[in-house]
Amino acid sequence: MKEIRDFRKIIENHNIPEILDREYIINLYKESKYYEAFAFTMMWGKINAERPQKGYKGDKTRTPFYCALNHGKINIENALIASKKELENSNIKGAYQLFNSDYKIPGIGSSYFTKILFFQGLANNMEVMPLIYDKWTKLIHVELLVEENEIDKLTQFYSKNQLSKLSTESANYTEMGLSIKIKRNSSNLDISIKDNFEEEAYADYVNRMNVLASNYGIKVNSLEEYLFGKELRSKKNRNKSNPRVVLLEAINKNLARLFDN
DNA sequence: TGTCAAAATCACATCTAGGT
DNA sequence: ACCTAGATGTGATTTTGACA
Repeated sequence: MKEIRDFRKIIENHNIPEILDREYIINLYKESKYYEAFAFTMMWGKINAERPQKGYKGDKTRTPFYCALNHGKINIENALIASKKELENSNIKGAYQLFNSDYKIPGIGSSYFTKILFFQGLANNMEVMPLIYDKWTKLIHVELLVEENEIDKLTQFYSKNQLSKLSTESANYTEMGLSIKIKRNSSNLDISIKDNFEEEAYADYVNRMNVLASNYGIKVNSLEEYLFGKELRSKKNRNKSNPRVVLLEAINKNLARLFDN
């Protein structure tokens, strides 16, 4: 209860801009307003504040955002301070690992806590820029590993079974004249927890993207933004100039070849 | 055929029960 | 022990369909 009041207080005290843009959030990190930075990062990422976890139908106190805020201001601040410290030592793996162990924030999985790392990287102009690691950027990682012929790493990080399904499963976009097929469920690319390769996979992705961007002489977040592409929700975005579509096509083709579908 | 409203579908991530 | 499918709510978009 007290924890939620802390959140209410910052909402009341902030002149929240109509559009919550990156600059606004980066400044919160620069000013070391960790709790505010966290809350606005989550809102920027459109964290679910309405939908309770499985088994808690109708209970709004079991939504990811509520669970996270309920963890308390101090704990959240400590988590962000700890991850910043790891990043300052260029320890991407360590920063990632924190949020899965000692500084776990309930309701906040890798898709969301990597958003924190991303902003911390931007705010402090880190040497190696951390990136957001979610469903789509994991697909970018998969494709990079395939293209760079790192098949051992690919199957070490990601489940072989799930990879093979990427080119065969359910929904397809044949109406675009494409043969893209991809499973709709977001769990399709959950990283194998076996042997704790999760943070290693993340560090590998971040590193590859940083190297790639540096080779092209562009900023890594620009590269990510480009590769991430436009959402596919809207039909008008489903065309061959959308990088997501290109990505899916490439993955389909490459994984079908690799796994003999 | 055009219009508008109603109904259906989809995108998203986290967590956990249950299967192998 | 490892892995996977499914539940869960909302708002945006798309499809359906009623009617002139």
